[in-house]
Amino acid sequence: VVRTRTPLSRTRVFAAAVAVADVDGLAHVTMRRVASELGVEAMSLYHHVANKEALLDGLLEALMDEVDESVAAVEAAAPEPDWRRTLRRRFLTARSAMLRHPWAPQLITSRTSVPASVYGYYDRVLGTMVDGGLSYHLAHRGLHAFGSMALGFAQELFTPPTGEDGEDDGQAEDEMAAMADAFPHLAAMVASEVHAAGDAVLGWCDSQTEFEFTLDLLLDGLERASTQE
Amino acid sequence: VVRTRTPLSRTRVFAAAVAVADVDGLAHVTMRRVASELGVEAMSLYHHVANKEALLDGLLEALMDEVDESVAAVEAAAPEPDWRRTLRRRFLTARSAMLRHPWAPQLITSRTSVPASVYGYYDRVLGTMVDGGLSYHLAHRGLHAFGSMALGFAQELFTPPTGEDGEDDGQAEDEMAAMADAFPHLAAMVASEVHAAGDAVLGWCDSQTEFEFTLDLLLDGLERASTQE
DNA sequence: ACCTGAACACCGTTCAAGT
DNA sequence: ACCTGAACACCGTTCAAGT
Repeated sequence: VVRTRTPLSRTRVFAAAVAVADVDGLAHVTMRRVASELGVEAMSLYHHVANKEALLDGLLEALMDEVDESVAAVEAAAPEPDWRRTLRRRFLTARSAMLRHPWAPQLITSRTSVPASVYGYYDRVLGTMVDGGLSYHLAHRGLHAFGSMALGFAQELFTPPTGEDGEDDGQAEDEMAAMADAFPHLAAMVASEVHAAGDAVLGWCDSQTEFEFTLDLLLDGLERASTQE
Repeated sequence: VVRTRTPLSRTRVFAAAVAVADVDGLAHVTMRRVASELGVEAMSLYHHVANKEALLDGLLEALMDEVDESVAAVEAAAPEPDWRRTLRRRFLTARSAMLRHPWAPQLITSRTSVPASVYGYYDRVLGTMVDGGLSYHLAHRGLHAFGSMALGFAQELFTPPTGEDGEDDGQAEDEMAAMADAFPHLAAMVASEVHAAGDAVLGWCDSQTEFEFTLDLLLDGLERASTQE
């Protein structure tokens, strides 16, 4: 068997971690699994990362590198006229990177401390607001208000049933009826939204649209607060 | 040794899980640990919960019971005049329950599916908005916009250093200088906020105040969108 | 210097066996 | 019906040993 003799390195370790997370999810990112991906024993990793915490920090750092790169490319291509449009585009760019790595929100919210790259990102968000004329005080509140939206994801607590799993027997209707009983307002809302969407049952709840709506609510609110200061 | 002969039950299991989480954190909520808390072997739990997923669902359900109880008590005591004030008070009440259980955000965001109690809570939030005159469409957007704030927590991605760990030697200043170099806007913001707070170095960043600010931004934005419909 | 094998103290879970 | 002991296939991590 021809073994690649490329020596291990931090970058190779983190790249392997990203690959495992992309394919099998965050739960499968274990020392043993990442090592086996590199054709090596788990214990070898400890020569390059201190422990599993450090592995996850590196995973997040690799993700942030990707986000920063996307953002830099978009912002180099064309300027935006004001801080609101600049941030809006930046957050949506970050979002597109996050959507490529569905494990990202889970990873970020599970971390107790966060690598420097995340601080760097928020530092630049803050800089954009201050350069746009917001006071440090209001920009500080803006940072908190954006929260994870600055990185492109909302903390949705539940994903409403899409109805796209093809259970064709009576099961689905029974469930629906029980659901309508227990959660009358949610049921009425779904009915109303589906009707408005003109029988486009799929996609009655478009998370991209909802994300942008919430983001604009926050951006407009901050702008308003700033002119009232 | 006198052993309590109280038989195991789902409620006793979930109560034990809450106790372990409160004392030692979510990571210590394991089948073996919860069992030992009840003076029983891990395998006995499987007669009452299907698996660990079900244990965590029950843990969340116990939490939601507490939230619902707090909310019901507050709302029975005095009505609020409009949907905004009703939701504002409800979310802040939920927040006070969540603050008693610091593991709550972590648990909720880590769950892939969510027990019925959470749907029930959001159903009532939706009902309050619709009763207050919002369209289903706008109320739907409101649900998404609130996200975890409806349950009383924001998804903060990083907690700025509070400066309350008492390292008294040069270490702290060195770190501060390196920090100011790498994150100039954040450093300037902290300096500005600390100055404005009148040397009240602690508490320059009050998460309760920030939470309420963001919440009002969302409530006001929805109200505005509703009058423009 | 870098990698490894064996070991330790943990997990969740299954299964046959006890009462 | 309810609880258990032993076992299995996993974890992260340590440590002495290999090259």
